[in-house]
Amino acid sequence: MITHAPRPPQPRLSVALAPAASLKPDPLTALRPRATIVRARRRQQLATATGNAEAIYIVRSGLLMLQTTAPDRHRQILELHYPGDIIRAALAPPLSALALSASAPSELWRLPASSFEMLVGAESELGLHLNRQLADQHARTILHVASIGGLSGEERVASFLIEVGLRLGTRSANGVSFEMPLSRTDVADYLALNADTLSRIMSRLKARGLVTPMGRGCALLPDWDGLCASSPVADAVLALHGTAATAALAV
Amino acid sequence: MITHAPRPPQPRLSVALAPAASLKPDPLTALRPRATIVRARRRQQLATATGNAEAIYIVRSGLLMLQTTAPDRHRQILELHYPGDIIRAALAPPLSALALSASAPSELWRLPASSFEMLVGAESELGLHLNRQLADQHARTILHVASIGGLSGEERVASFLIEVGLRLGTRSANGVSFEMPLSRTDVADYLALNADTLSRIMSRLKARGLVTPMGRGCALLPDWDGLCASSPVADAVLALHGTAATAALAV
DNA sequence: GGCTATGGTTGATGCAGGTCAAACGACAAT
DNA sequence: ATTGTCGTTTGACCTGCATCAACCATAGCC
Repeated sequence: MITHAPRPPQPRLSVALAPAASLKPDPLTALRPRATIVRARRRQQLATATGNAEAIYIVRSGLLMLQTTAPDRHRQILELHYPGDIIRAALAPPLSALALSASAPSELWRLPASSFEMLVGAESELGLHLNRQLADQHARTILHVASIGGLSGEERVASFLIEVGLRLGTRSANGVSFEMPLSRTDVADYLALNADTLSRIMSRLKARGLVTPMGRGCALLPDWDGLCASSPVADAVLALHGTAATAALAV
Repeated sequence: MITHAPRPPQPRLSVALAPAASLKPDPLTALRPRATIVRARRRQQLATATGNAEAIYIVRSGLLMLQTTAPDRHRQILELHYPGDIIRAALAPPLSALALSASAPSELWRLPASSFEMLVGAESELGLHLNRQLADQHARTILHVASIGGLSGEERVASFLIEVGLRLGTRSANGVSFEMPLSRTDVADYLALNADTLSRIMSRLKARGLVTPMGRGCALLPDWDGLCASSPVADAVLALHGTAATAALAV
């Protein structure tokens, strides 16, 4: 039986949203001098390798999607990358038609794998941080496996709303509100659902009072606890996308 | 568009099965003095944390499964761990009812996270190797997402058979034969299928001449190319579970 | 204003795969 | 041999989601 000793407990009721400022200095600043800043606009695609040299990206702001579109089947979004995440080709399977694209205006740091590995080797502090970061990303991906493989459509959507609420939401008087950077189609492709089905599920959630659309890509989650109750993996989402995760990026 | 420059090309036709011996010395031997050898028999469960100290396992032989069994839903196998793999709680989401268990007699090295991180920091060679290893494991997990989320049942099973053939198979005159360490139920839980459905799919594959049961947990894959043609992700499976992966563990 | 493109909603229908049940085979313990 | 348990197979049935289609809303553009 696996127990998770090191992870701090996450009380479900206190929604820990993205903190405005963090106490610790950002361990990633050591990478800054070697990195090129890359700005991506919505829908822009990025290359993770130019010629022979593998590039490594660090997400500073925005949201990125790793997606596949094999011929004759629908697009799939395999991973979402939030600020603090590390992106490199070696972390993805060698699928044809794999692409990295921005779903919101984003800023990234790009550096060649060689200098990345050099810096990581030199600064043990940085190395530790990156190991933790990668472990976190891996845990998120496994959680995604658990969701897609084991949850119903409605449960998947609920889990996703919790994730987005934690990552991008702001707490207000009547709930958690956020701006949705993904289109309905994107969300459907991420959750391995049909866009039509997603629309139906959203209507059902709306009817149950768990989401309230606030026009043009915005939404409100009026009943956080109800939402958590609708997702069997709410605790894990909370732990992986709550404060601990967002504090990883100390701007 | 992501391109995978560093990964060596994998010609589909030449089935690269687990090599008997490897040329390079095993970079993991540096961990050996600090590690406790753990032997697990079939179905035995392992703990990844004892008290407060997180434990790290390195698989030396056998096969391990990371699984969840939430109440009132079926068990799910989230990851399979082959020799060379690194297992630690931080790499898994904090789901309740997460468990690590052996599906075949296995040998592992266990060491506390602290000494692991110390050794990794000290030996840059080892650090590089472990980064590559973790990247590989992450890529495999993403491939699993792509399979479960995007493939039909039959395609998933075909992909799995390719994976197992590469990992555990031996080439013989009439195909690739292997001993299956997972029960039908395990395979079903790994592929997010029902055991009943899996049985039907296997019958279909049998009828198509892609698998031949050889009694009691053994099987033969008489038509490797046909199998690869039945899986849209065959190339990626080949790249991630072919020689490159198995050579990671140089015994 | 009308025209078109894009994205979201809704309804009708079909199918892959889940569920339930029964039967069977392999093995272990008695 | 006998009983029990567990895993697998097979059949009949059910359902959640995909599919196809039509329709609607918004945005941009001339």
